[in-house]
Amino acid sequence: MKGEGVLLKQERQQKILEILNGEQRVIASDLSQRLFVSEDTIRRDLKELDNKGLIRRVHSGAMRIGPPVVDFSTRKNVMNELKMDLAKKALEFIKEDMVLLIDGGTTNLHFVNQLPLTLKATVITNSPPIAMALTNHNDIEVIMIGGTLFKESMVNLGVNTVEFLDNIRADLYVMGIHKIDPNIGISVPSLGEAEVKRKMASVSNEILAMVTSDKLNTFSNHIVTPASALTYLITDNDQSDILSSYHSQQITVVNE
Amino acid sequence: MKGEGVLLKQERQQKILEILNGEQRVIASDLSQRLFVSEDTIRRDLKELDNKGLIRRVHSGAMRIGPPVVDFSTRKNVMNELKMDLAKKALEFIKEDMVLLIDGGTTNLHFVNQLPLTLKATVITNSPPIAMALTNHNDIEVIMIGGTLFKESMVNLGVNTVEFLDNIRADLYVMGIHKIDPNIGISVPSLGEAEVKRKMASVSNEILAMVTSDKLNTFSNHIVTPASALTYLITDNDQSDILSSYHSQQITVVNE
DNA sequence: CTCTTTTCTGCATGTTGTTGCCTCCTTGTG
DNA sequence: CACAAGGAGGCAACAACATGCAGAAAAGAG
Repeated sequence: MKGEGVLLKQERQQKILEILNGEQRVIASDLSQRLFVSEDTIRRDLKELDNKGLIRRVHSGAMRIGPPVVDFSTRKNVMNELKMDLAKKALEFIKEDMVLLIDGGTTNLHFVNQLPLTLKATVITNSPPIAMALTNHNDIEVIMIGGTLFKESMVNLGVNTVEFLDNIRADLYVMGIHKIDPNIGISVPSLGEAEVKRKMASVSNEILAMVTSDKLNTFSNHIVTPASALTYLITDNDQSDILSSYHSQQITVVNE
Repeated sequence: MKGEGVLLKQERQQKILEILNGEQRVIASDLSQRLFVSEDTIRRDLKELDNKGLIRRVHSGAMRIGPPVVDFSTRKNVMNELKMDLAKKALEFIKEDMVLLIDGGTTNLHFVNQLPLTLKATVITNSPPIAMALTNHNDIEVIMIGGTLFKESMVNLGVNTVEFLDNIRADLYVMGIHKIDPNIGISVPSLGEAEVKRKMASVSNEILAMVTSDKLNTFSNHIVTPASALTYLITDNDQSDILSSYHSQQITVVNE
């Protein structure tokens, strides 16, 4: 067990990015206290992150570059804590040297933030925020799939994206879920997303999805796959009647 | 240490712009009270914003200019201010409906932040931060080029990146410069970056580079192109002997 | 595991940026 | 024209910053 409160440089910078993702601006002296290092060190961190283009340095602190990736305005604490928990549970299915395919979504972002900094793996993603969140994971090779940026979900879509996937084979696809219903299947509100997700599903050995209970048994316009395509379903829902309808489709259901 | 309710300078100026968007006209003494700083500071803020052309200074306050625009503006250390100035000068070469190819680098990031929110254009980039920075530009279509993420510079590189460029034709390549020398050419510290930049140069009609004077007449290990490949060179350097060596290569040099 | 090499951190130094106050100048208004 | 209000510039105090250095910690080699 490591010392309490002491963070490695990578961890610290990761933490700064996470904080900035939620807080719009940070103040150096503030971070110094929260992360238990001197202001000099914080300044050095901020400088590095600025050089990489991950944050924008300003006098006395730093500001976020774009809009928040996660909608923190309304359901900040409740939902985020929940998603964090789901992400933690998903970790048990991640093994060394895996090739992970990860698409967009706030839950997935929480997930990559939970990945150990020492994990050795390959991550393939079409989501810029996901890629940027992995900058400090030195042993994770990040491969970005290009395409037309769909700003609403911050993922790359289109023919180029699908074509690229033709030459890919992944061990595990960590799928972001908008809506899911045991009978209707997994669905999304846009056609482009559906196409890419379907393709991603087809090039992966296993599929994992983290789903908060408000998304269980809901559906949208464009069907991606039947629910049975999933290998693992991580959720906080505990109503056995709902869960059994997934479990009966050979999906490994994990809840609390 | 900064207190809780205290606003950073950037935030304060941002706030002024917001207020001005809603109110058409502001009074300095009024802002002083609302933002909890002295009138002198407000006057300095208004002066800065006026210099940037974001507001119009009038006696006892300021007025709004044109349509409401939110600005990501930052005034910080010398370098940032410099890069911002370069970016502004580069704007004159950007025209409606252009297809822009933009790679990584802090200066380029400043550049895209300066682009008007109303600009209609296509931006093709291999840099996740650049893509993220354009989220609010509703009339800019962003196309991301995939590849292996080179975390040091936050750009996608590799065979996939180069291959993608085979099918692209851009009006203007906004090239991030590490080092440039009139005789040796444009150079970068890594092979992968050199390959991609070279390819980008070859698929673009014109090439624009913003270069702070500390990078002029320096070189690194991997040559991208001769300096003469540039169409426009924007710099803050004003030594005519240095600039003439670029100018004599048919490069349009912009300084001042 | 131990030893070496490299990276990281905090402190001390000097530099720059920011703000409020002050004085003197400018401008608008009656 | 006179006069009050606003503004420019200088100054001082303080906060934030950059840099070099030595000790500490992490990573790598054997």
